[in-house]
Amino acid sequence: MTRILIADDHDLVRDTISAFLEREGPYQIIVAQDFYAAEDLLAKDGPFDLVLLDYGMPGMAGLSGLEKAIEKNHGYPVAIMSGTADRTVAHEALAAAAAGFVPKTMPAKSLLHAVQFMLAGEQYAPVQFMTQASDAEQHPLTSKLSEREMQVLDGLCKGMSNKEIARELDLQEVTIKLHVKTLCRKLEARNRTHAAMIAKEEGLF
Amino acid sequence: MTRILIADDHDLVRDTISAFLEREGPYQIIVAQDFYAAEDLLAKDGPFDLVLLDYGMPGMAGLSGLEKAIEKNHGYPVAIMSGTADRTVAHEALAAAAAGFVPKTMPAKSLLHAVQFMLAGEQYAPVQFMTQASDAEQHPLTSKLSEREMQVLDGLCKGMSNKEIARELDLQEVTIKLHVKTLCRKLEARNRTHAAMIAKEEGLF
DNA sequence: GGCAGGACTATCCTTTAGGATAGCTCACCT
DNA sequence: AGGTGAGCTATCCTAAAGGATAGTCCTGCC
Repeated sequence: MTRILIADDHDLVRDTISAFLEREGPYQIIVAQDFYAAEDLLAKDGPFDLVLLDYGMPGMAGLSGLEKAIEKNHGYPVAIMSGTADRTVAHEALAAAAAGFVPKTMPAKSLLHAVQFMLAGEQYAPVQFMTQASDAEQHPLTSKLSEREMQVLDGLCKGMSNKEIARELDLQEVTIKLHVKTLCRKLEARNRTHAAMIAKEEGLF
Repeated sequence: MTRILIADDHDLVRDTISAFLEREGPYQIIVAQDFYAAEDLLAKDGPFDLVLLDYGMPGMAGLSGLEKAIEKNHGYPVAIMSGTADRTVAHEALAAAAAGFVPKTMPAKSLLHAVQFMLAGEQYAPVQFMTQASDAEQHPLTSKLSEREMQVLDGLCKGMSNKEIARELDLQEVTIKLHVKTLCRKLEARNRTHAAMIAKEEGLF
């Protein structure tokens, strides 16, 4: 029978997922309460047809646990689960040859589909999560900056000089300098270029 | 029975895909040779359980055909196929509520999995295509820049001063200035900040 | 009214960026 | 050997950035 190893330190999550999968498919679910237990099981009973690893569990150490698990599962699919991790982690996991990235916010039915998909040897990623997430990440910075500062930051991102920005906003050049200084402080940037890059990375423009 | 509409102006592609899917699953495949024929079929025999639209076929007009098809299929899944389109198109298609994006370079077995996945109501995207593609898009710029220039550009993107970059690369500050100047010329940037932004937009770092 | 704070301006100064021009070395080519 | 070009350096100069300090105006708040 198809054997799936689920490793998660949250008892509730682990048990509900395993119960659901066992009910819905012809799967034998094996559980582990942390990464160390998962490692033991991989060595003793592996490889499994699919391994689901919680991203934040003890022993995972970021994605290094993923790589270890892939190796110990002899190339059979190993996927990452997470309730908190963001898009970046998901991308890194997939780049590190994870069989998939499964957010815990996903509906149970979709989880089942994802499992079936990964068992078929495909790489799974929740499209909505991967693309939509970029919108939500704007806020943390936007809220810290005044309207003027946003306008100046926009100028920086276009590569404009202080003088040009001043003309555009109908202000004096010195005022722009002041705003740039406060921007650098708020964004923890070392200069205008760095500030623009940070803004870009945060997806502000 | 599950009915799938495939619309593609390449006879060979259309026929091989439909033959393969008909053989592998309990699917009834209906074909159309362009978008207009697909529209007629949607109106006459729709909705279908799944619609596969070629991105470059006559009548598609980019992604506006996708939106029309989604509407005419009453919310049932509509996916985009393409042999040439890049990651950007894929993202836009998925954002426009496509059920999936299917590159024609995909193995037949994976196509089958994707079809099953989309029939289950999930949104499909080929992970490898979506992430790995970013490497290939570096070339247009990367090929224009020397190794040194790339190193300097990397420094710019970290917000470093010329002096700092010079120390890191064990060169003189003036040399960095020169590289920055040529970088600005090659990237058509107005200054270092602009150059860094362009590099970032092109996904170089 | 007085007071505090935010946004803008003014002045002064140092460092950095950016541009121009010239020379130097080394690999490569014919 | 000579020519060519890429990469690096040197010198000189102007513009821009960045930092500090102080002052003005306006607004909201006791």
